Amino acid sequence: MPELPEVETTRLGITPHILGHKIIDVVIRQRKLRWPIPRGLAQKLQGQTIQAVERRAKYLLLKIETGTLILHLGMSGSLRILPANTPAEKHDHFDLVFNNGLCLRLTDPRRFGAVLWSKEPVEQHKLIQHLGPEPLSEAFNANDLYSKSRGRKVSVKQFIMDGKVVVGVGNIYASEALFLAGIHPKKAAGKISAERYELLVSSIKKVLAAAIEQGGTTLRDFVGGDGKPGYFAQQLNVYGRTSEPCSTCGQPIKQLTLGQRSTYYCPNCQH
DNA sequence: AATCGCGCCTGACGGC
DNA sequence: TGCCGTCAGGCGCGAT
Repeated sequence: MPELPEVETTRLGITPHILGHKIIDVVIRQRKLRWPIPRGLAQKLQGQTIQAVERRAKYLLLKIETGTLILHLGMSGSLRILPANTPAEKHDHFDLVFNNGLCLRLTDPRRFGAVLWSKEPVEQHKLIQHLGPEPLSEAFNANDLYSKSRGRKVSVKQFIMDGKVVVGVGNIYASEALFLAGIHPKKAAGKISAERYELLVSSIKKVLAAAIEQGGTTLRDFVGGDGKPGYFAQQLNVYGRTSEPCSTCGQPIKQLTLGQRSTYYCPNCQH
């Protein structure tokens, strides 16, 4: 499932092929994604040139003169660059066709993704405007996290997965970052010291940056057709490793559920 | 204001 | 082999 590192890697992969190029066709095969693809979108995009390819949280932002195309990959979405005439397969819902003979194609079996349009400055868009800081920016720091956590009774894992607190920390990397920081996922956010938040912030940054770096080397081929861009198998210490020995102490990794999400941790290393 | 839990959707997987 | 139930999961949203 695309977490922030996959989305960022996707951004880096598609940018050179679409930046500065003109959209000559828009193909919508399935409008029913998480929200319907808006009516009239094709006409808004037709003939426009991509001026920037940005990312906010897990939203990809394709900026053109008159507004911003917002893309989200949901659970199972992926974007590829293909020759413009590549036949569509099942789950290929949306194409942008460019004047360089290439096509940006959205594939999304579960359709939790989204294709939306923002006319106003995209920072003011409903889905964007209330988002917390980017995890890899300086705005995300221990002071900020600590002050936001005071009085909060939710588990620290749910807390760092809350997009108003910090964006882009998904289920996998939340478990991984807490493992690195030695913090038990169930511990109440409001009961964690400033010192430990210092460690947690650096762990989140470290885990995400490492995954993005690995993505850059693993996911090199965005052009071509060989199936989906295989999202990289990140080295994971705890996620999905129930009963396997902890890489630090050898104790079996445990699993629990927090906020309807499976959560993995080492009962010996995390408190 | 904070918290809880629903729902969207399909593929994979286990049991029979 | 085939059918069916269950689960995973991002994240906005409505209810409490």
